Amino acid sequence: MPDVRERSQGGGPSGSRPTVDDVAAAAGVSRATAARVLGDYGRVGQATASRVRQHAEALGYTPNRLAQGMAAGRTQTLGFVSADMQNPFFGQSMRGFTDVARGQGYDVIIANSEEEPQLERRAVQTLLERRVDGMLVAPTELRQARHLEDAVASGVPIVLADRSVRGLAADCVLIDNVGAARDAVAHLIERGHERIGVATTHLTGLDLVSELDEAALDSWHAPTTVSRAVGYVQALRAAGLPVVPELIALAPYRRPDAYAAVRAMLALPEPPTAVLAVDDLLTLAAFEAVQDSGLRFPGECTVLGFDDLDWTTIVRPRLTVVAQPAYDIGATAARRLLARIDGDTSPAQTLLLDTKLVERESTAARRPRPRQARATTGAEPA
Amino acid sequence: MPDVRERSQGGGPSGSRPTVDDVAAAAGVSRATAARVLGDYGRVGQATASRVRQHAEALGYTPNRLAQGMAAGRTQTLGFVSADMQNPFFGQSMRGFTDVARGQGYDVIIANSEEEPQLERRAVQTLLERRVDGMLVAPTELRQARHLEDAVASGVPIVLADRSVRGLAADCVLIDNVGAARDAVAHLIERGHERIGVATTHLTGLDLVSELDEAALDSWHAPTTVSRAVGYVQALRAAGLPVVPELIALAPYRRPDAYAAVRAMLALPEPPTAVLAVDDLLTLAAFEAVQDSGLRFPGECTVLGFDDLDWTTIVRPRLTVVAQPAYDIGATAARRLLARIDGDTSPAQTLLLDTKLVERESTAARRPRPRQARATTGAEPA
DNA sequence: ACACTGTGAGAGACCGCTCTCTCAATTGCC
DNA sequence: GGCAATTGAGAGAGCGGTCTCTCACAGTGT
Repeated sequence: MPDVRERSQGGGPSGSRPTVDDVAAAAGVSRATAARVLGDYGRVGQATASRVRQHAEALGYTPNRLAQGMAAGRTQTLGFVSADMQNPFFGQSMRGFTDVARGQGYDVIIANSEEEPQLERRAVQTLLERRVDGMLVAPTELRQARHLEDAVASGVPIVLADRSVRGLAADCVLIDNVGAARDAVAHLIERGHERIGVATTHLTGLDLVSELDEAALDSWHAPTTVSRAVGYVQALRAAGLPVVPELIALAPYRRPDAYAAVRAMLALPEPPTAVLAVDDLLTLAAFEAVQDSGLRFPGECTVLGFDDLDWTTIVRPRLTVVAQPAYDIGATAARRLLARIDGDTSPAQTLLLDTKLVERESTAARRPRPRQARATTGAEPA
Repeated sequence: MPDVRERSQGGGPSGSRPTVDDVAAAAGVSRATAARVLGDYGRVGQATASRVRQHAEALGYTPNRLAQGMAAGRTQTLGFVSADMQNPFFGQSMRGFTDVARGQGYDVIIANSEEEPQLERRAVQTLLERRVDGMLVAPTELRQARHLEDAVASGVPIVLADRSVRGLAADCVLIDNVGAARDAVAHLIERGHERIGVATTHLTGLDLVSELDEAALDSWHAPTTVSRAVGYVQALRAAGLPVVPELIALAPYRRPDAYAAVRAMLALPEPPTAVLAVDDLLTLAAFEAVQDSGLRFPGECTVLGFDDLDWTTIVRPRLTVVAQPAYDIGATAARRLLARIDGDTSPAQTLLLDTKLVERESTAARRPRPRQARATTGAEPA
């Protein structure tokens, strides 16, 4: 029977934690045997095993994951690189990811890139140095990513989330951004809206409406806000409505800028009767802009947002939003990663998750006829 | 001159990354020398150093942090255990923490406890196994925490954040919750409010107002919502105002419950003219409740919240809130930790950071006299 | 009685680094 | 010019595990 407080006795200085050797010595077995018991591998007799365990307990043995990782060649650790952990979307994805990972005995190291390619590269590099068994990346650069290609080439499983990188042979989990925005706009059109604005972000080199078509060709590898703007255009076209450049509020991705852009749009002689905001920050800005514009909300102008955040239900009218399965994106990505780690060598696959249009008061009422008569805007196509 | 694409040549299978030995062999030096260059320690000649670096580059050498950690005895890693990474407060703290850590060459492993003692213990254990050089913990159990005591005893620097554990010899960084709430209520009283409600959470075993006094004695080791409730009581007493049990909305920590509790309070024959909500979730609930109550907002009843979140400025009137220096809490905690790691052995210290009352429209106007006459409630003390 | 199999446990080779020791070579100084 | 001091580089011992090999020892079948 081992002493209950063996730890205060022999061994090393109080600073150094007991090792397998210490436990082995205390239990009177070889290091190999103690390691087998503690590491839960190999064959060990019942009696010996429980004796080792008792002594380990008494000594306060804590396995050293570094050593385990070194020796075993795997670390039971996954990496998670996202743009911004403060963003609720990533917060939820992270949650889904860690839940699944932890369920399989994996820990997660989190790093964020702040949407900076530089930081993303450092984060990925660091995770590689830590020898994670796989990692999720919400990539910042979508057209090329040498660091990710190198990582994939080196054999570390990688799964992309939320965004996809062109030509990268890695699994990818995201939503159909184009489709989600298209459906949202279709919903507005159904409600009688014909003059619909959109709040999106500046697209580098793609600022003009005409170029959205080009973006459409490659919309999976475009920032989510751009893909969604593409969906907006497609929905209008499908309904035979004109795409009006003034109704596209383009601004740098900051709340004041987005606010100003929407305010400007609402000050047009003929303002939109609804605004689609393509992500949470833009929804915040658009909501505030409409509220401050003097237009009756939702009577004269309403908002349809992205991301189902807390505050969208405390405002009146409650906001209709496109809800993303953030948690599921993380969870699915984790499952994909674990499958790869387990040896799945099938070709890289892209998983599209469904969004949900959460209908609330802001779009509940059918729109009245436009307040002012307008020249016919092109004959509707058959 | 080393070949630019040395990596495709000899060495190991493509899966195994090159090691110092590989680099050393390529550069024609001993392992020790290559390690010195790559690990940036010891003395090495200029020429040799750059030759090694060239070959390392060409081979695509990636240091193995596990091995480094093993050999060096420190991992250049800090741990961060918080209740809920989705909460903006922790998100910001985390940001402050990682910014400071990264600045000193440390990476951060994040774990969250979901406010579950069980999970917290696991998280701490895991970080210990990973041999972090120090960790921040936002503790869940405030009265006792064996696992933290053990960790402290084993010599790993620990810093508590946001909450303090009674009797634990560890540095602690938090705000003066009692004072912050007291000041907030004082601000309301200054504005002419005399009937002030508070939305807080169920206190296990401390549900009665009279017992808040007891909590006050130990308020640093109480949940933040409780400490703030104590501050509320103190402010009322200091102003000679009665503490009315019906004006203390106590509910489980969930939005619907908090909402219901505040609604009930507002339905009293004589409802409060202002409600202090002691954290972000409660602020959300209180705001919604007041808005739905039928009382004019802020004319008849207003809200003063905690935590300066995005949405508090999009609602009208904009909300006056107590802003916490969340980022600074994380940053300060990280600095404290790094100091300890550097050998600071001074006694454990508790750092109190300042909160800021952000005055906005919701409390801008001076209150009109109460709508209905009321019996004098006790003579004011001199 | 003898080789045959299965099982428990020890030996020892790594894993990829850091760091101390040691030693040869270069430099400085009187 | 001889000797100590400085500098560059190699050897080798860990760090704390995993895992393969090997071997002693029972329990079988013939």
